[in-house]
Amino acid sequence: MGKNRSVPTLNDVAKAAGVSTATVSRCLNSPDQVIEATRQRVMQAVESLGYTPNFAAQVMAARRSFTIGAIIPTMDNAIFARGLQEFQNQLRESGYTLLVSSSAYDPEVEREQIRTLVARGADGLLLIGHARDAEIYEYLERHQVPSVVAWSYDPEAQRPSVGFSNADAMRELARSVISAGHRRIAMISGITQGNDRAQGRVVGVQQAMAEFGLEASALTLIETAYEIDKGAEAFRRLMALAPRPTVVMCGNDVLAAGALREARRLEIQVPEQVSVTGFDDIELAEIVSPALTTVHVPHREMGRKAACELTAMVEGKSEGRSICINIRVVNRHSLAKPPCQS
Amino acid sequence: MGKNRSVPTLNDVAKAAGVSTATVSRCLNSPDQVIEATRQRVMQAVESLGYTPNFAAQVMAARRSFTIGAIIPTMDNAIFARGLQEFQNQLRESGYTLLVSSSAYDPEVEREQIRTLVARGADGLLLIGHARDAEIYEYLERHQVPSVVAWSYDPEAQRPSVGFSNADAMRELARSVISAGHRRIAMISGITQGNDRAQGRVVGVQQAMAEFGLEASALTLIETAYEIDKGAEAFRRLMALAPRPTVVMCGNDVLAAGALREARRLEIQVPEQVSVTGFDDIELAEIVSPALTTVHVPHREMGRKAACELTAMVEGKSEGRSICINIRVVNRHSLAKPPCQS
DNA sequence: AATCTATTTGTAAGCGCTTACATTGATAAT
DNA sequence: ATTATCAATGTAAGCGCTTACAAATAGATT
Repeated sequence: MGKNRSVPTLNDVAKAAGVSTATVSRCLNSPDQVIEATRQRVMQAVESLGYTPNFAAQVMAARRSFTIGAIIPTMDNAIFARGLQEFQNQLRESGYTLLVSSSAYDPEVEREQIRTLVARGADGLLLIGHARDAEIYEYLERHQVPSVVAWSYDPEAQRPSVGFSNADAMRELARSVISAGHRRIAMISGITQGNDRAQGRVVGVQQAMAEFGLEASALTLIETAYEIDKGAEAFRRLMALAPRPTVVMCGNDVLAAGALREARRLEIQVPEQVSVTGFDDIELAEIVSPALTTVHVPHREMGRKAACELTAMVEGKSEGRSICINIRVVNRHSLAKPPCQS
Repeated sequence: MGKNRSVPTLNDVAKAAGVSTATVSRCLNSPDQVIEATRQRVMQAVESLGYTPNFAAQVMAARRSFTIGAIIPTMDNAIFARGLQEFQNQLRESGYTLLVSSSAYDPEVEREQIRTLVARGADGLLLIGHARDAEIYEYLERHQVPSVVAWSYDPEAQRPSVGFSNADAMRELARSVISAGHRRIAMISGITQGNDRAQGRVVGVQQAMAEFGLEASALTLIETAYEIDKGAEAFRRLMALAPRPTVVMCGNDVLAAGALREARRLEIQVPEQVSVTGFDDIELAEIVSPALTTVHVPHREMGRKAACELTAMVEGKSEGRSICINIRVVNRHSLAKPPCQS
């Protein structure tokens, strides 16, 4: 209760142990430089005072924080949550702490948070996707903060990235769709503005269509936020079209789940009357009915590899390589041949 | 490219603007204490040097960080993700930054992360649930870091909490279940060890049963981690029992989704042959079929209110009140009367 | 015994910022 | 004209730590 037993400092510990602050610091940071007896005395003092180092002071003096920052578009999507969890686990093993903040898909917010994290002494940063002002990268460079981009893969890009080509992945899925006989294709995409992953997925569909000699006009595209309700709404609009598309390819599983929910409400049979596909293969994909045909992305693996690469960069062991993650199409029940009278 | 244009400091700005560091600091932190002309000159310099204050130094000098920390059990659950997103939004409005870390339901990790966040200068902390060593609270007290507990409500507790009574909520749902005629009740609970929310939910079911004069033995209880697969597995075990329970109350929607998935696999009709209930009312609840009868928890509201309360405490405007959030049972289709030959 | 070397510890200079206090100059009150 | 008052700015003392360098001690080498 007494105000005098407030937060103890290095100095207090030093006094209590009868040594200099340097020795205490060494006990904590490089114990083998200190003789056993001294160390014990110091640790005692640390213990009995309940000392915890002041992080800000440490960062300032050592110019190193053992902290990695991550800025993700939203926490409210299992794919990031899952990958990040693994990212964090991996970091912990290497002695780093992860700090996460979410930008709510707003570039302005993201940029502010990047600054915050850097100012806070983050040794490295995990970013999602490449689309971002050059100015930000310059800022990172100036502050000498390494970064890796995840959930996206682009060997051409300046930054190292860990992920996969969204276009390639979606193209592969689109090929199955077209091979199954679909010709009137609709896509419910996420907002492509400032989101290279969403853009890539659209491009993938377009490429596959071109391969099969379909005209671009055969694709009906709706862009909407990655939310269940939005997916449902978009699906409703699509079903009001005449002629109806025979397949609705969704930008991710969440949108697809919304589509499926709406289909049930409208009493449209999936996949008998219309097929639906997703992307990501989150748990949801297996739970909805019919289970979604989708693209499986190994989010955890991605998180782990991103962590390895980033720590290597922070420790000067890597210049920053890009790593490509393998994805695969998962066939479940939401994709079938188009109805006969197509 | 030159190494000389490395990170600029307050001092550099001061020189460039021909003022003292104090004036620069004031321009940035309390601009109205500085005359217009000077301010412009300083801001110019800030701009052209691309200056960003060093956070660690700021924290250290000002002993204030405008940072709030949150430690959640896992990012991998929509209920926390959602509430936190709102928590963060609210904090932003008041000028605070949120730092999140997840403890993976491990008290040891949680405690370490609390220390990390405090050492990092967090002005306040958001914690989930009450169950936690007294030592941790002492630590927070000593460091004078206010905290609020969310996703739990206990007016008796020392700490202010923002949430609801898990026991009351589950009791209400259990009453509906029993009123519908169920007598052989099973529950798939989350791990109760060190988790007051999970404990409360079990207690709620037991209380309702007692109210209706049912013996404790009429309840079959399985504890398992909050994962879809675990829910499925538990459901399978329950269905292997003879006699089978007529209803499976799940500790949350995720477990319930797992149960439903397994029911489909086993070709057990829900709710005709067995009823299933959830808890939380995440989006999932509406998407699965049949849609879940569950308890609706306004996670966003909780996040928002927790943020308000916590910032008030940080700013010395509140001593820490507890706030009770209203929940309600949502009747959808997964709960019905037990089959006749019960 | 004198010198060298290696190990352990101490000394003290920052790290980049904030802020109490002192100073200055201008304006208002006498 | 003199003094009191106030706003704008400067001075400098830290905040709590790390670390280069210096000092002291103890063996090893000659």
